[in-house]
Amino acid sequence: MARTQGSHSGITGPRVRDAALKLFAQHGYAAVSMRQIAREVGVQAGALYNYTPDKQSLLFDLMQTHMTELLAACADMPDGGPPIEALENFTSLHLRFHSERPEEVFIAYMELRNLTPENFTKIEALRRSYEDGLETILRSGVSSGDFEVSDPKIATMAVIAMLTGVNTWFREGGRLSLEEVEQIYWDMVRKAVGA
Amino acid sequence: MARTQGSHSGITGPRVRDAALKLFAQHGYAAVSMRQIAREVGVQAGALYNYTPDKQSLLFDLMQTHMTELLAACADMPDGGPPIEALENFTSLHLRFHSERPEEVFIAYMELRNLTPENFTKIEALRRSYEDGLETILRSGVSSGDFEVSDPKIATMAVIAMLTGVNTWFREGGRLSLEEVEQIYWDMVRKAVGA
DNA sequence: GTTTTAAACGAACGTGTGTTCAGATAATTG
DNA sequence: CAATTATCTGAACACACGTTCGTTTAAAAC
Repeated sequence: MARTQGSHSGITGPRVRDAALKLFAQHGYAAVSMRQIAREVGVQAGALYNYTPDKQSLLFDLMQTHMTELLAACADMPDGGPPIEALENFTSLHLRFHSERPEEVFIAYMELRNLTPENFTKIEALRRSYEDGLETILRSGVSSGDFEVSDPKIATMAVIAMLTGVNTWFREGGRLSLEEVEQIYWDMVRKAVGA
Repeated sequence: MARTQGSHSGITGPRVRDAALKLFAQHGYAAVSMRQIAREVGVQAGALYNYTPDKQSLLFDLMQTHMTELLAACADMPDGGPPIEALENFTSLHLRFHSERPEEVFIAYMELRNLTPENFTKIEALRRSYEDGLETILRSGVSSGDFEVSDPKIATMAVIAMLTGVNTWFREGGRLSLEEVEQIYWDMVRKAVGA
């Protein structure tokens, strides 16, 4: 018998999250209605409000979780080694982490303008923190003489843009494996910073 | 006396375009209503339909015009020179052209998923044509031995992503002039392709 | 087996959506 | 000056929006 009401023992919450993630990534935050999300979950629209105070929080939570996990992964990286190793680690981590979460990445880059000003400020801070990690690596490489970079801030933006661009075309099972892509990009990044 | 009705001798058309461009870039296609566009123009919503058959065409026309102008600018480039000059010209053109049209660029990258399938196909074709231009340069440089690129297709995507990323932070009157940015990026592009 | 409680329904609220169109207005034409 | 035409208004259409809430359901607790 199909149980259409009553307790679902806490499985609906994650399903709401997943549905929002999928639909926001596919159609964009503004184009997705709460009723669409509810339909995807298999529930009426009103039931969503047991799991989120509003639509905006749904978006913000997705982005905040993503950025926090990204920073956590960064923090887990071995540090203290030579700058060139740090840069290789960063490149590898970025490509792996982002290729595993195409939907989160898409949302994190496309839906910034749909955040309320307060939420935008918080996400922006997390993003800047990520960029600072790379900039620190580049500056240390310049100091040590390993890198040849005229403007570390610009180089940071350039490298991140280049790496993030992979998500626009890379698909698992395509012409190249992730390992091959990593190799090719590391080669270009290394050359670009003069190492 | 404020003239609120009657002919405006064909000045409203461009104003509708401009308003749509500005608002789509600022808030996103799905989040902007025809009434908002009308208010920006200083007209009632119904009057917009003297200038566009529907909202979708407004978006498509903006993107198509942008891509067509980009390709026209590419076609005007001097060709026949050595690959390294062609690549420098491409880099310079991309940065200049895109920095002059931040709103069009933003829309062209963010609103692809809000195009109808037929319109998407057309814009996609224009974009691929642009990418092919760069790929051709890279391949000729590989053939001539000027470039060291293991996968020209990937390198094409990487370079375009890197260059387009400039639009996320570059602002006229900021720390760096466009000429300085051009210099820095050309340096990185050149190194990245091993030239 | 009864009571409690978490979870979902389903209707409703007020507002906004893209688009159409008959009627009003003012510039243009003859 | 009169007739025409391009342009815009303002109301209307049917539907969708995010969100709230009284009610119903079924699992959990005792």
